[in-house]
Amino acid sequence: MSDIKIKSQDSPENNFADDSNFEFSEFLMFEEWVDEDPASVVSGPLPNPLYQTNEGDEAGASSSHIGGLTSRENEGGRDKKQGKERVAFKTKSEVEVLEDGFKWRKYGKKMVKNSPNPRNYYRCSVEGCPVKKRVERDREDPKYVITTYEGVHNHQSSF
DNA sequence: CGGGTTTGACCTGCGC
DNA sequence: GCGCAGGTCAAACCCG
Repeated sequence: MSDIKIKSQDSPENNFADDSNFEFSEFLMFEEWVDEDPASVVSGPLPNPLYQTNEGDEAGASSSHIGGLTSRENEGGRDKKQGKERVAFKTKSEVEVLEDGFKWRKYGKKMVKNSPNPRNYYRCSVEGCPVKKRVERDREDPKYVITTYEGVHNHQSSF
């Protein structure tokens, strides 16, 4: 586990750790909606229609949770969904734990059937933070990590 | 000493 | 109703 602390890579993607306001343009962003009607999911010709590539206005709201640290706009304002927000990021990095300014505590690991790689479950160390993070490596590209954030931070970042 | 990580077991939901 | 997959918790261990 000590080999994943390689941050001195030549990859420019790792520079975001130094910048609290890193750009998402370096990564592929996916917004997942599970609250969608199951009928639409079945009618979807795609194998996994849950993942929809979208970088519209929602992207701005999502960034406030991860790197923005300023969640002035709570998702509760939207009558569409008041539960928890689920955002999936596909990042090209050798490191699983991305420094987004929050302290994460690993609370579980699970081996998924669809992937030979294990899935890690993280949770915000700050009390009162319902935010959960799910980190999984890409099945075909181990160089890619899929980080799924769930929930909104109730506090400011450690930075 | 404290916090965080690890691994296995247990629980829940969904599918068949 | 049972089985499978995913998700969560808890006790123990390790590191700082």
